[in-house]
Amino acid sequence: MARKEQPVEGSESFYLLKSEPDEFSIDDLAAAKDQTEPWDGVRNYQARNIMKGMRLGDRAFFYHSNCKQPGIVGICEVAREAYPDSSALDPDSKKYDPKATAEDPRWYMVDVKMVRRLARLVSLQELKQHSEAALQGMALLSKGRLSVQPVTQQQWDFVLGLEDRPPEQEA
DNA sequence: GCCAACGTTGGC
DNA sequence: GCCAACGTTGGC
Repeated sequence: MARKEQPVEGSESFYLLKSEPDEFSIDDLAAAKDQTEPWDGVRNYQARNIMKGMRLGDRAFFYHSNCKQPGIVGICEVAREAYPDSSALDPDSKKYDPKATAEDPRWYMVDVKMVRRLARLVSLQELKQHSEAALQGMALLSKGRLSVQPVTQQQWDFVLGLEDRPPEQEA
């Protein structure tokens, strides 16, 4: 049961964060100061609420969306819990929301820190091959458009297991 | 670039 | 509070 890579077994939760690599990729996170960046720009209430539940040290898959090879490319962790999303308050930001104010920020972000890249891309296509079995109910496969998603421990472990084997052939 | 799925907005 | 119109997401 105890996995030696997890110092606080059982106390952390798992997530999946989507980003368009043209906007912000795993390489950008790796190149950031302290390999840490605010995860700003979330403008969906469901995603925001999930993000508010994130705790320091929780882990998330970094997913590249809307690109040639959509899939999971790395792992990051929560380095700061939810605080007001500054891009919503900045009139010059593309993500500016006139309804957000300092008193009532409406949108939140967390800071995420790079943990590591995956040894290989675990593609959406590959994940889909397990949608009826090990990854049944995974939000990515059923609620495809949500940009911040919960991942169960079982799903988390299974995806990391996929990382260590060659991609399966299509049925 | 197309288009399906889904979220948000706003008139009533 | 319903629902049509509209905007966005994101795979393909």
